[in-house]
Amino acid sequence: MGRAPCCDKTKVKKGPWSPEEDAKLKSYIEKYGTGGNWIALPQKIGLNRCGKSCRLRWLNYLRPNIKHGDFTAEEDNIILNLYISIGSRWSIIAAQLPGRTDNDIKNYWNTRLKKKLLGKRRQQEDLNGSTLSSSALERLQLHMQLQCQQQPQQNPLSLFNNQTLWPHKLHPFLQDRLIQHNDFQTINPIQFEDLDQISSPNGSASSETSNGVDNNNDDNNMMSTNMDSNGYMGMERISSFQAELDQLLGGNDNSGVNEIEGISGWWSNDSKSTNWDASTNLQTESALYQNYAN
DNA sequence: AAAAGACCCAACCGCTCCCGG
DNA sequence: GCCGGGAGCGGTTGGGTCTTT
Repeated sequence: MGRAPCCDKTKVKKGPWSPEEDAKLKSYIEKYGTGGNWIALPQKIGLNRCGKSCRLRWLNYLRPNIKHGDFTAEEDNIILNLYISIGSRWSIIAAQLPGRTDNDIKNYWNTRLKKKLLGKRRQQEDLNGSTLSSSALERLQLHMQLQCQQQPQQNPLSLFNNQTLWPHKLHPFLQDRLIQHNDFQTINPIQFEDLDQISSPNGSASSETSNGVDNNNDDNNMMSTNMDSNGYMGMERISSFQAELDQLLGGNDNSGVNEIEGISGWWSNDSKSTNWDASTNLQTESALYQNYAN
């Protein structure tokens, strides 16, 4: 038994908004506000639209100070960093980009930014003759989705300061997520098997059985499968993953194809950024999570 | 010039969250 | 504490526009 719909879908108008409808909605909200009730709003104005549709139209198009048009390199940078940090939380990402809407950013990511990154990756693979099976970006996304599902309460800033745990450089959020997500092979062995091949071509690092199921699915999984006796977790894997991301984002090449300036800063080999608690590197993310937690 | 395919984006849908009664 | 309804969110879709053949 589903819940009652917010309006009678057969009686309200759907599809693109006319200039008249826009004008009605805009002038009413500018005069009286939304009144805290979008569902009742169309009736008050005399619009034959669903309240949700009115809300969307206002937020994504009619609201003042909405920015349309091309995204700047700085905006690309912010979107990318936040996407890698928190995944497809478009409303949170939008909150960091004044004038941009979540819908806008979502569309921009899906239609352009992702392709821009993946396209560059393909270009580099062609040049190198490399045949990596799937993009680090997509794997990273999957990884983050799984992470969020499994440990939604986890503080993403919890581990990145520990350089004993992380002798190599990697963005703290990635490291945090990787080390927490210790059973990633168990969850989706197919998705991650090529990662094994990068760091261990004969596949010996994996404890996977022939049917693709990892038997090391216990609380000590990280220790048993991904850490050696010194407590280091699959660093070959992580560093090759990092290298792949570096390459993807142009951090290690000088070919001039780095379309998005600055994005490689926090995972570059620049000695200036070795201290992960440096506020310069993490100010944005820290502020973000602070805001989000509030 | 026209057809086909690719791209883009506004809008919709269905779900969860949140809050008031 | 429970329930119902509105708000908000993210994924998806439909159709207009642009590009390629």
